Amino acid sequence: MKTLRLNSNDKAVLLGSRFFETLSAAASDAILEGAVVTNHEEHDILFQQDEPVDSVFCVLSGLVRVYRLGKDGREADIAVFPKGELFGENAMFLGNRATANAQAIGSSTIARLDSRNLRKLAEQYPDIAQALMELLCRHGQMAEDCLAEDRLLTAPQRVASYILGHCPDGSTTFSFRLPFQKNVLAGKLGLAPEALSRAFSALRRSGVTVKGRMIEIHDRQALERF
Amino acid sequence: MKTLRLNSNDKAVLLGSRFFETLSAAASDAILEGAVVTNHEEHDILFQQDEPVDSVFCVLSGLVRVYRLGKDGREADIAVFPKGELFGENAMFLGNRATANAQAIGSSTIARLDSRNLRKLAEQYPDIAQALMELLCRHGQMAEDCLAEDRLLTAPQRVASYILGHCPDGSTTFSFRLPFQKNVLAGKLGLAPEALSRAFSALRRSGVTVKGRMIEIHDRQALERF
DNA sequence: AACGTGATTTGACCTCGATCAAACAATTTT
DNA sequence: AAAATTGTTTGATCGAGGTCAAATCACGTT
Repeated sequence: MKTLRLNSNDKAVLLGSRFFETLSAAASDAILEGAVVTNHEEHDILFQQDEPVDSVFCVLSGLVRVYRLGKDGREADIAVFPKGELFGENAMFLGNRATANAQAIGSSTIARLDSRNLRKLAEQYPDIAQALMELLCRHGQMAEDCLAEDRLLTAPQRVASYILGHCPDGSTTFSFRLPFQKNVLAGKLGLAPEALSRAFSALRRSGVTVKGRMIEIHDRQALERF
Repeated sequence: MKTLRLNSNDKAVLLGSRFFETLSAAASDAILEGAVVTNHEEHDILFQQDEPVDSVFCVLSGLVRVYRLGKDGREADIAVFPKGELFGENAMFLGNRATANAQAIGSSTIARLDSRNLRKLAEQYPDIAQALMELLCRHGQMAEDCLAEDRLLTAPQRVASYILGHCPDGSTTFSFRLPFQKNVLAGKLGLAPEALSRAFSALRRSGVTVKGRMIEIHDRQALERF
Protein backbone atom coordinates (compact mmCIF):
# COMPACT_ATOMS: atom_id res chain seq x y z
CA MET A 1 0.00 0.00 0.00
CA LYS A 2 1.58 3.26 -1.15
CA THR A 3 0.97 6.35 0.91
CA LEU A 4 0.98 9.59 -1.06
CA ARG A 5 0.90 13.29 -0.33
CA LEU A 6 -2.35 15.18 -0.87
CA ASN A 7 -2.78 16.44 -4.39
CA SER A 8 -4.75 19.59 -5.06
CA ASN A 9 -7.98 17.74 -5.67
CA ASP A 10 -7.64 15.84 -2.41
CA LYS A 11 -7.08 19.11 -0.64
CA ALA A 12 -10.18 20.59 -2.26
CA VAL A 13 -12.34 17.70 -1.04
CA LEU A 14 -11.01 18.06 2.48
CA LEU A 15 -11.45 21.80 2.62
CA GLY A 16 -14.95 21.46 1.20
CA SER A 17 -15.99 19.00 3.92
CA ARG A 18 -18.24 19.99 6.76
CA PHE A 19 -15.44 19.67 9.27
CA PHE A 20 -13.27 22.33 7.66
CA GLU A 21 -15.96 24.79 6.72
CA THR A 22 -15.68 26.87 9.91
CA LEU A 23 -11.88 26.78 10.12
CA SER A 24 -9.43 29.52 9.23
CA ALA A 25 -6.95 28.83 6.44
CA ALA A 26 -4.16 28.76 9.02
CA ALA A 27 -5.92 26.15 11.11
CA SER A 28 -6.78 24.05 8.06
CA ASP A 29 -3.23 24.14 6.75
CA ALA A 30 -1.88 23.12 10.12
CA ILE A 31 -4.17 20.10 10.19
CA LEU A 32 -3.37 19.05 6.63
CA GLU A 33 0.35 19.40 7.28
CA GLY A 34 1.66 15.85 7.06
CA ALA A 35 -1.64 14.34 5.93
CA VAL A 36 -1.26 11.31 3.67
CA VAL A 37 -3.48 9.54 1.19
CA THR A 38 -3.97 5.85 0.46
CA ASN A 39 -5.90 4.06 -2.26
CA HIS A 40 -8.02 1.03 -1.48
CA GLU A 41 -9.75 -1.73 -3.33
CA GLU A 42 -13.26 -2.89 -2.58
CA HIS A 43 -13.39 -4.69 0.79
CA ASP A 44 -10.01 -3.44 1.98
CA ILE A 45 -9.90 -3.14 5.73
CA LEU A 46 -8.82 0.31 6.95
CA PHE A 47 -8.62 -0.55 10.61
CA GLN A 48 -9.92 -3.15 13.01
CA GLN A 49 -11.48 -3.13 16.42
CA ASP A 50 -8.97 -2.89 19.32
CA GLU A 51 -6.12 -2.19 16.93
CA PRO A 52 -4.01 0.92 17.55
CA VAL A 53 -5.04 3.80 15.29
CA ASP A 54 -3.25 7.11 15.25
CA SER A 55 -5.14 8.94 12.52
CA VAL A 56 -8.43 10.52 11.84
CA PHE A 57 -9.69 9.54 8.40
CA CYS A 58 -11.49 11.32 5.61
CA VAL A 59 -13.14 9.78 2.56
CA LEU A 60 -11.79 11.54 -0.54
CA SER A 61 -13.57 9.25 -2.97
CA GLY A 62 -15.61 6.11 -2.66
CA LEU A 63 -17.37 4.94 0.47
CA VAL A 64 -16.44 3.54 3.87
CA ARG A 65 -18.42 1.27 6.12
CA VAL A 66 -17.81 1.25 9.89
CA TYR A 67 -19.07 -1.84 11.67
CA ARG A 68 -18.71 -4.11 14.68
CA LEU A 69 -18.21 -7.85 14.67
CA GLY A 70 -20.28 -10.27 16.72
CA LYS A 71 -18.81 -13.36 18.38
CA ASP A 72 -20.27 -15.47 15.59
CA GLY A 73 -18.74 -13.37 12.81
CA ARG A 74 -21.91 -11.46 11.97
CA GLU A 75 -21.43 -7.78 11.23
CA ALA A 76 -23.45 -4.78 12.39
CA ASP A 77 -22.99 -1.50 10.55
CA ILE A 78 -22.54 1.56 12.73
CA ALA A 79 -22.31 4.07 9.90
CA VAL A 80 -21.52 4.52 6.22
CA PHE A 81 -19.42 7.51 5.21
CA PRO A 82 -19.47 9.06 1.73
CA LYS A 83 -16.93 11.35 0.12
CA GLY A 84 -16.07 14.37 2.23
CA GLU A 85 -16.80 12.86 5.63
CA LEU A 86 -14.35 12.42 8.49
CA PHE A 87 -14.47 9.27 10.56
CA GLY A 88 -12.45 7.26 13.05
CA GLU A 89 -12.08 10.24 15.39
CA ASN A 90 -13.19 8.23 18.40
CA ALA A 91 -9.92 6.37 18.73
CA MET A 92 -8.28 9.75 19.30
CA PHE A 93 -10.10 10.07 22.63
CA LEU A 94 -9.90 6.46 23.73
CA GLY A 95 -6.23 5.69 23.92
CA ASN A 96 -5.77 5.40 20.16
CA ARG A 97 -7.65 2.14 19.97
CA ALA A 98 -10.31 1.57 17.36
CA THR A 99 -13.70 0.61 18.75
CA ALA A 100 -14.96 -0.69 15.42
CA ASN A 101 -13.84 -1.92 12.03
CA ALA A 102 -13.70 0.16 8.88
CA GLN A 103 -13.80 -1.19 5.36
CA ALA A 104 -13.77 0.39 1.91
CA ILE A 105 -16.92 -0.20 -0.12
CA GLY A 106 -15.86 -0.11 -3.72
CA SER A 107 -12.48 1.37 -4.50
CA SER A 108 -11.85 4.42 -2.37
CA THR A 109 -9.29 7.10 -1.62
CA ILE A 110 -8.72 7.88 2.03
CA ALA A 111 -6.87 10.71 3.74
CA ARG A 112 -5.26 10.25 7.14
CA LEU A 113 -4.77 13.18 9.47
CA ASP A 114 -2.33 12.63 12.29
CA SER A 115 -4.36 12.53 15.49
CA ARG A 116 -1.54 13.57 17.81
CA ASN A 117 -1.09 16.65 15.68
CA LEU A 118 -4.82 17.27 15.65
CA ARG A 119 -5.09 16.98 19.39
CA LYS A 120 -2.25 19.43 19.84
CA LEU A 121 -3.83 21.87 17.41
CA ALA A 122 -7.17 21.63 19.20
CA GLU A 123 -5.47 23.07 22.28
CA GLN A 124 -4.10 25.95 20.27
CA TYR A 125 -7.03 26.82 18.05
CA PRO A 126 -10.41 26.96 19.80
CA ASP A 127 -12.03 26.72 16.36
CA ILE A 128 -10.50 23.32 15.82
CA ALA A 129 -11.69 22.14 19.20
CA GLN A 130 -15.14 23.46 18.35
CA ALA A 131 -15.12 21.68 14.98
CA LEU A 132 -14.10 18.45 16.68
CA MET A 133 -16.89 18.79 19.21
CA GLU A 134 -19.39 19.30 16.44
CA LEU A 135 -18.05 16.28 14.59
CA LEU A 136 -18.32 14.13 17.70
CA CYS A 137 -21.78 15.44 18.35
CA ARG A 138 -23.00 14.72 14.80
CA HIS A 139 -21.62 11.21 14.95
CA GLY A 140 -23.18 10.65 18.34
CA GLN A 141 -26.49 11.87 16.96
CA MET A 142 -26.22 9.56 13.98
CA ALA A 143 -25.83 6.60 16.29
CA GLU A 144 -28.70 7.77 18.51
CA ASP A 145 -30.92 8.29 15.48
CA CYS A 146 -30.16 4.79 14.28
CA LEU A 147 -30.79 3.32 17.70
CA ALA A 148 -34.13 5.10 18.03
CA GLU A 149 -35.20 4.10 14.52
CA ASP A 150 -34.24 0.50 15.09
CA ARG A 151 -36.30 0.44 18.25
CA LEU A 152 -39.31 2.43 17.07
CA LEU A 153 -39.77 1.70 13.38
CA THR A 154 -40.47 -1.35 11.26
CA ALA A 155 -38.36 -2.11 8.20
CA PRO A 156 -40.68 -0.32 5.73
CA GLN A 157 -40.87 2.67 8.07
CA ARG A 158 -37.09 2.88 8.31
CA VAL A 159 -36.82 2.75 4.54
CA ALA A 160 -39.52 5.43 4.23
CA SER A 161 -37.58 7.55 6.70
CA TYR A 162 -34.39 7.08 4.70
CA ILE A 163 -36.13 8.13 1.50
CA LEU A 164 -37.74 11.14 3.15
CA GLY A 165 -34.32 12.17 4.38
CA HIS A 166 -33.36 12.65 0.74
CA CYS A 167 -36.50 14.45 -0.27
CA PRO A 168 -36.58 18.27 -0.06
CA ASP A 169 -39.29 19.62 2.22
CA GLY A 170 -41.51 21.33 -0.31
CA SER A 171 -42.04 18.69 -2.96
CA THR A 172 -44.72 15.99 -2.93
CA THR A 173 -43.14 14.17 -5.88
CA PHE A 174 -39.43 13.53 -6.07
CA SER A 175 -36.82 11.13 -7.36
CA PHE A 176 -33.18 10.37 -6.63
CA ARG A 177 -30.52 7.77 -7.17
CA LEU A 178 -29.29 5.62 -4.30
CA PRO A 179 -25.69 6.55 -3.54
CA PHE A 180 -24.76 2.88 -3.16
CA GLN A 181 -25.94 -0.68 -3.73
CA LYS A 182 -29.08 -1.90 -1.97
CA ASN A 183 -26.76 -4.27 -0.26
CA VAL A 184 -25.13 -1.41 1.57
CA LEU A 185 -28.37 0.38 2.31
CA ALA A 186 -29.68 -2.80 3.91
CA GLY A 187 -26.65 -2.97 6.19
CA LYS A 188 -26.94 0.68 7.11
CA LEU A 189 -30.59 0.21 8.06
CA GLY A 190 -29.84 -2.92 10.03
CA LEU A 191 -31.72 -5.18 7.63
CA ALA A 192 -30.99 -8.30 5.63
CA PRO A 193 -31.02 -7.52 1.88
CA GLU A 194 -34.17 -9.60 1.52
CA ALA A 195 -35.93 -7.52 4.12
CA LEU A 196 -34.96 -4.32 2.32
CA SER A 197 -36.36 -5.70 -0.89
CA ARG A 198 -39.62 -6.60 0.80
CA ALA A 199 -39.76 -3.20 2.44
CA PHE A 200 -39.47 -1.52 -0.95
CA SER A 201 -42.26 -3.64 -2.30
CA ALA A 202 -44.43 -2.74 0.70
CA LEU A 203 -43.78 0.94 -0.06
CA ARG A 204 -44.75 0.46 -3.69
CA ARG A 205 -48.36 0.58 -2.49
CA SER A 206 -47.65 4.06 -1.07
CA GLY A 207 -46.40 5.51 -4.32
CA VAL A 208 -42.73 4.58 -4.26
CA THR A 209 -41.24 3.30 -7.51
CA VAL A 210 -37.91 1.51 -7.50
CA LYS A 211 -36.00 0.80 -10.70
CA GLY A 212 -32.46 -0.34 -10.07
CA ARG A 213 -30.96 2.41 -7.96
CA MET A 214 -33.53 5.02 -8.97
CA ILE A 215 -36.16 5.82 -6.36
CA GLU A 216 -39.28 7.80 -7.24
CA ILE A 217 -41.74 9.22 -4.74
CA HIS A 218 -45.20 10.11 -5.96
CA ASP A 219 -46.80 11.02 -2.66
CA ARG A 220 -44.67 12.43 0.14
CA GLN A 221 -47.67 12.57 2.49
CA ALA A 222 -48.42 8.88 2.11
CA LEU A 223 -44.80 8.09 2.89
CA GLU A 224 -44.83 10.23 6.03
CA ARG A 225 -47.96 8.53 7.27
CA PHE A 226 -46.58 5.05 6.71
CA MET B 1 -40.25 24.33 40.63
CA LYS B 2 -37.72 26.13 42.84
CA THR B 3 -34.22 26.58 41.54
CA LEU B 4 -31.55 26.66 44.19
CA ARG B 5 -27.85 27.38 44.40
CA LEU B 6 -25.42 24.47 44.71
CA ASN B 7 -24.85 23.39 48.28
CA SER B 8 -21.54 21.89 49.29
CA ASN B 9 -22.71 18.33 48.75
CA ASP B 10 -23.95 19.15 45.27
CA LYS B 11 -20.59 20.68 44.51
CA ALA B 12 -18.83 17.56 45.78
CA VAL B 13 -20.87 15.32 43.48
CA LEU B 14 -20.11 17.51 40.50
CA LEU B 15 -16.41 17.76 41.20
CA GLY B 16 -16.25 14.02 41.74
CA SER B 17 -17.83 13.28 38.37
CA ARG B 18 -15.84 11.99 35.44
CA PHE B 19 -16.25 15.23 33.55
CA PHE B 20 -14.51 17.34 36.17
CA GLU B 21 -11.75 14.96 37.13
CA THR B 22 -9.21 16.37 34.67
CA LEU B 23 -10.07 20.02 35.22
CA SER B 24 -8.18 22.61 37.23
CA ALA B 25 -9.93 24.18 40.21
CA ALA B 26 -10.09 27.46 38.31
CA ALA B 27 -11.78 25.86 35.31
CA SER B 28 -14.21 23.93 37.53
CA ASP B 29 -15.15 27.01 39.51
CA ALA B 30 -15.75 28.96 36.33
CA ILE B 31 -18.12 26.28 35.07
CA LEU B 32 -20.00 26.01 38.36
CA GLU B 33 -20.36 29.77 38.57
CA GLY B 34 -24.08 30.35 38.17
CA ALA B 35 -25.04 26.69 38.20
CA VAL B 36 -28.46 25.98 39.68
CA VAL B 37 -30.16 22.95 41.16
CA THR B 38 -33.71 21.68 40.85
CA ASN B 39 -35.54 18.87 42.59
CA HIS B 40 -37.80 16.53 40.67
CA GLU B 41 -40.41 13.95 41.40
CA GLU B 42 -40.61 10.60 39.69
CA HIS B 43 -41.62 11.00 36.03
CA ASP B 44 -40.94 14.73 35.87
CA ILE B 45 -39.92 15.80 32.39
CA LEU B 46 -36.63 17.72 32.34
CA PHE B 47 -36.76 18.65 28.68
CA GLN B 48 -38.49 17.57 25.51
CA GLN B 49 -37.45 16.93 21.96
CA ASP B 50 -37.17 20.07 19.78
CA GLU B 51 -37.62 22.31 22.79
CA PRO B 52 -34.99 25.01 23.40
CA VAL B 53 -32.47 23.96 26.04
CA ASP B 54 -29.71 26.21 27.27
CA SER B 55 -28.10 24.06 29.92
CA VAL B 56 -26.00 21.01 30.29
CA PHE B 57 -27.34 18.80 33.06
CA CYS B 58 -25.81 16.69 35.78
CA VAL B 59 -27.52 14.10 37.95
CA LEU B 60 -26.76 14.92 41.60
CA SER B 61 -29.04 12.24 42.98
CA GLY B 62 -31.52 9.84 41.48
CA LEU B 63 -31.62 8.73 37.87
CA VAL B 64 -32.48 10.22 34.50
CA ARG B 65 -33.76 8.49 31.40
CA VAL B 66 -33.16 10.00 27.95
CA TYR B 67 -35.48 8.72 25.25
CA ARG B 68 -37.13 9.42 21.91
CA LEU B 69 -40.81 9.26 21.09
CA GLY B 70 -42.24 7.37 18.14
CA LYS B 71 -45.18 8.65 16.10
CA ASP B 72 -47.44 6.22 17.92
CA GLY B 73 -46.32 7.36 21.37
CA ARG B 74 -43.99 4.44 22.03
CA GLU B 75 -40.72 5.34 23.72
CA ALA B 76 -37.19 4.22 22.97
CA ASP B 77 -34.52 4.77 25.59
CA ILE B 78 -31.26 6.24 24.38
CA ALA B 79 -29.48 6.19 27.72
CA VAL B 80 -29.96 6.12 31.49
CA PHE B 81 -27.76 8.37 33.60
CA PRO B 82 -26.98 7.73 37.27
CA LYS B 83 -25.68 10.15 39.89
CA GLY B 84 -22.57 12.00 38.80
CA GLU B 85 -23.17 11.89 35.05
CA LEU B 86 -23.54 14.85 32.73
CA PHE B 87 -26.11 14.72 29.98
CA GLY B 88 -27.98 16.92 27.52
CA GLU B 89 -24.76 18.33 26.12
CA ASN B 90 -25.82 17.68 22.54
CA ALA B 91 -28.24 20.60 22.42
CA MET B 92 -25.27 22.87 23.05
CA PHE B 93 -23.90 22.00 19.60
CA LEU B 94 -27.16 21.84 17.73
CA GLY B 95 -28.67 25.27 18.08
CA ASN B 96 -29.80 24.75 21.67
CA ARG B 97 -32.55 22.34 20.67
CA ALA B 98 -33.02 19.06 22.46
CA THR B 99 -32.91 16.00 20.23
CA ALA B 100 -34.55 13.77 22.80
CA ASN B 101 -36.65 13.81 25.95
CA ALA B 102 -35.31 13.50 29.48
CA GLN B 103 -37.28 12.31 32.46
CA ALA B 104 -36.47 11.77 36.13
CA ILE B 105 -36.74 8.15 37.27
CA GLY B 106 -37.60 8.30 40.92
CA SER B 107 -37.10 11.59 42.71
CA SER B 108 -33.90 13.23 41.55
CA THR B 109 -31.76 16.30 42.03
CA ILE B 110 -30.42 17.87 38.87
CA ALA B 111 -27.78 20.55 38.33
CA ARG B 112 -27.90 22.86 35.33
CA LEU B 113 -24.73 24.38 33.93
CA ASP B 114 -25.24 27.29 31.60
CA SER B 115 -24.25 26.14 28.15
CA ARG B 116 -23.42 29.59 26.78
CA ASN B 117 -21.00 29.99 29.63
CA LEU B 118 -19.59 26.53 29.07
CA ARG B 119 -19.07 27.16 25.38
CA LYS B 120 -17.24 30.38 26.13
CA LEU B 121 -15.07 28.68 28.72
CA ALA B 122 -14.21 25.89 26.29
CA GLU B 123 -12.59 28.51 24.07
CA GLN B 124 -10.55 29.82 26.95
CA TYR B 125 -9.52 26.60 28.69
CA PRO B 126 -8.29 23.84 26.38
CA ASP B 127 -8.85 21.40 29.24
CA ILE B 128 -12.53 22.15 29.24
CA ALA B 129 -12.74 21.66 25.50
CA GLN B 130 -10.89 18.40 25.95
CA ALA B 131 -13.24 17.28 28.71
CA LEU B 132 -16.22 18.12 26.51
CA MET B 133 -14.77 16.13 23.63
CA GLU B 134 -14.29 13.16 25.88
CA LEU B 135 -17.83 13.47 27.15
CA LEU B 136 -19.22 13.61 23.62
CA CYS B 137 -17.06 10.69 22.63
CA ARG B 138 -18.19 8.54 25.56
CA HIS B 139 -21.82 9.28 24.85
CA GLY B 140 -21.32 8.53 21.17
CA GLN B 141 -19.70 5.26 22.11
CA MET B 142 -22.57 4.39 24.42
CA ALA B 143 -25.01 4.82 21.57
CA GLU B 144 -22.82 2.83 19.17
CA ASP B 145 -22.44 0.06 21.73
CA CYS B 146 -26.19 -0.11 22.16
CA LEU B 147 -26.76 -0.12 18.44
CA ALA B 148 -24.26 -2.91 17.88
CA GLU B 149 -25.68 -4.96 20.76
CA ASP B 150 -29.23 -4.53 19.52
CA ARG B 151 -28.20 -5.74 16.10
CA LEU B 152 -25.87 -8.56 17.10
CA LEU B 153 -27.20 -10.03 20.32
CA THR B 154 -30.37 -11.75 21.44
CA ALA B 155 -32.17 -10.61 24.58
CA PRO B 156 -30.45 -13.10 26.91
CA GLN B 157 -27.09 -12.21 25.39
CA ARG B 158 -27.68 -8.51 25.96
CA VAL B 159 -28.60 -9.19 29.56
CA ALA B 160 -25.51 -11.38 29.97
CA SER B 161 -23.43 -8.59 28.53
CA TYR B 162 -24.97 -6.11 30.95
CA ILE B 163 -24.22 -8.36 33.89
CA LEU B 164 -20.65 -9.00 32.75
CA GLY B 165 -20.19 -5.23 32.51
CA HIS B 166 -20.67 -5.12 36.29
CA CYS B 167 -18.46 -8.07 37.05
CA PRO B 168 -14.75 -7.44 37.77
CA ASP B 169 -12.40 -9.25 35.40
CA GLY B 170 -10.78 -11.67 37.77
CA SER B 171 -13.71 -13.31 39.52
CA THR B 172 -15.68 -16.32 38.32
CA THR B 173 -18.35 -15.82 40.97
CA PHE B 174 -19.83 -12.45 41.76
CA SER B 175 -22.94 -10.70 42.91
CA PHE B 176 -24.34 -7.18 42.74
CA ARG B 177 -27.53 -5.20 43.16
CA LEU B 178 -29.26 -3.69 40.15
CA PRO B 179 -29.03 0.08 40.39
CA PHE B 180 -32.68 0.44 39.32
CA GLN B 181 -35.93 -1.43 38.76
CA LYS B 182 -36.06 -4.20 36.16
CA ASN B 183 -38.49 -1.98 34.43
CA VAL B 184 -35.75 0.53 33.72
CA LEU B 185 -33.18 -2.08 32.79
CA ALA B 186 -35.60 -3.49 30.24
CA GLY B 187 -35.98 -0.07 28.63
CA LYS B 188 -32.26 0.51 28.59
CA LEU B 189 -31.70 -2.82 26.85
CA GLY B 190 -34.47 -2.15 24.35
CA LEU B 191 -36.70 -4.94 25.70
CA ALA B 192 -40.22 -5.25 27.00
CA PRO B 193 -40.21 -6.06 30.74
CA GLU B 194 -41.57 -9.51 29.94
CA ALA B 195 -38.67 -10.20 27.62
CA LEU B 196 -36.19 -9.17 30.32
CA SER B 197 -37.85 -11.52 32.76
CA ARG B 198 -37.65 -14.38 30.28
CA ALA B 199 -34.03 -13.54 29.52
CA PHE B 200 -33.17 -13.80 33.21
CA SER B 201 -34.86 -17.14 33.43
CA ALA B 202 -32.91 -18.34 30.37
CA LEU B 203 -29.69 -17.29 32.10
CA ARG B 204 -30.64 -19.19 35.24
CA ARG B 205 -29.48 -22.32 33.42
CA SER B 206 -26.05 -20.69 33.05
CA GLY B 207 -25.58 -20.03 36.74
CA VAL B 208 -27.28 -16.68 37.18
CA THR B 209 -29.49 -16.26 40.25
CA VAL B 210 -31.94 -13.40 40.48
CA LYS B 211 -33.67 -12.48 43.74
CA GLY B 212 -35.39 -9.13 43.58
CA ARG B 213 -32.70 -6.72 42.52
CA MET B 214 -29.83 -8.98 43.59
CA ILE B 215 -27.96 -10.73 40.79
CA GLU B 216 -25.55 -13.58 41.49
CA ILE B 217 -23.17 -15.07 38.97
CA HIS B 218 -21.77 -18.52 39.66
CA ASP B 219 -19.90 -19.08 36.42
CA ARG B 220 -18.50 -16.12 34.53
CA GLN B 221 -17.22 -18.37 31.73
CA ALA B 222 -20.64 -19.82 31.05
CA LEU B 223 -22.04 -16.32 30.84
CA GLU B 224 -19.37 -15.21 28.38
CA ARG B 225 -20.04 -18.18 26.15
CA PHE B 226 -23.79 -17.59 26.11
C1' DA C 1 -26.31 -11.27 -29.29
C1' DA C 2 -24.89 -15.01 -26.14
C1' DC C 3 -22.46 -15.71 -21.57
C1' DG C 4 -21.22 -15.38 -17.03
C1' DT C 5 -21.05 -13.20 -12.77
C1' DG C 6 -23.02 -10.90 -9.21
C1' DA C 7 -27.11 -8.27 -7.49
C1' DT C 8 -31.93 -8.44 -6.35
C1' DT C 9 -36.29 -10.52 -5.71
C1' DT C 10 -39.49 -14.11 -4.30
C1' DG C 11 -41.02 -18.10 -1.71
C1' DA C 12 -41.05 -21.12 2.34
C1' DC C 13 -40.03 -21.66 6.78
C1' DC C 14 -38.75 -20.57 11.50
C1' DT C 15 -37.10 -17.95 15.52
C1' DC C 16 -37.25 -14.08 18.50
C1' DG C 17 -39.41 -10.89 20.95
C1' DA C 18 -43.89 -7.91 21.32
C1' DT C 19 -48.39 -7.95 23.13
C1' DC C 20 -52.31 -9.14 25.94
C1' DA C 21 -54.12 -11.42 29.86
C1' DA C 22 -53.71 -13.37 34.12
C1' DA C 23 -51.29 -15.01 38.15
C1' DC C 24 -48.14 -13.83 41.61
C1' DA C 25 -44.97 -11.05 44.57
C1' DA C 26 -43.56 -7.15 46.86
C1' DT C 27 -44.34 -2.67 48.11
C1' DT C 28 -46.83 0.93 50.46
C1' DT C 29 -51.07 2.69 52.54
C1' DT C 30 -54.66 2.44 55.60
C1' DA D 1 -52.20 -6.93 59.72
C1' DA D 2 -55.37 -6.20 55.84
C1' DA D 3 -55.98 -3.77 51.70
C1' DA D 4 -54.46 -1.50 47.80
C1' DT D 5 -51.13 -0.42 44.64
C1' DT D 6 -47.21 -1.43 41.89
C1' DG D 7 -43.76 -4.46 40.06
C1' DT D 8 -42.60 -9.05 38.10
C1' DT D 9 -43.37 -13.49 36.13
C1' DT D 10 -45.76 -16.85 33.24
C1' DG D 11 -48.69 -18.44 29.49
C1' DA D 12 -50.60 -18.01 24.90
C1' DT D 13 -50.62 -15.95 20.62
C1' DC D 14 -48.93 -13.25 16.81
C1' DG D 15 -46.16 -10.67 13.56
C1' DA D 16 -41.67 -8.91 11.95
C1' DG D 17 -37.75 -10.07 10.08
C1' DG D 18 -33.84 -13.61 9.58
C1' DT D 19 -32.24 -17.57 6.82
C1' DC D 20 -31.89 -20.69 3.02
C1' DA D 21 -32.93 -21.91 -1.63
C1' DA D 22 -34.33 -20.87 -6.06
C1' DA D 23 -35.69 -17.80 -9.66
C1' DT D 24 -34.82 -13.34 -12.04
C1' DC D 25 -32.61 -9.46 -13.34
C1' DA D 26 -28.67 -6.40 -14.71
C1' DC D 27 -24.39 -5.79 -16.63
C1' DG D 28 -19.90 -6.00 -18.24
C1' DT D 29 -17.45 -9.55 -21.46
C1' DT D 30 -16.53 -11.95 -25.22
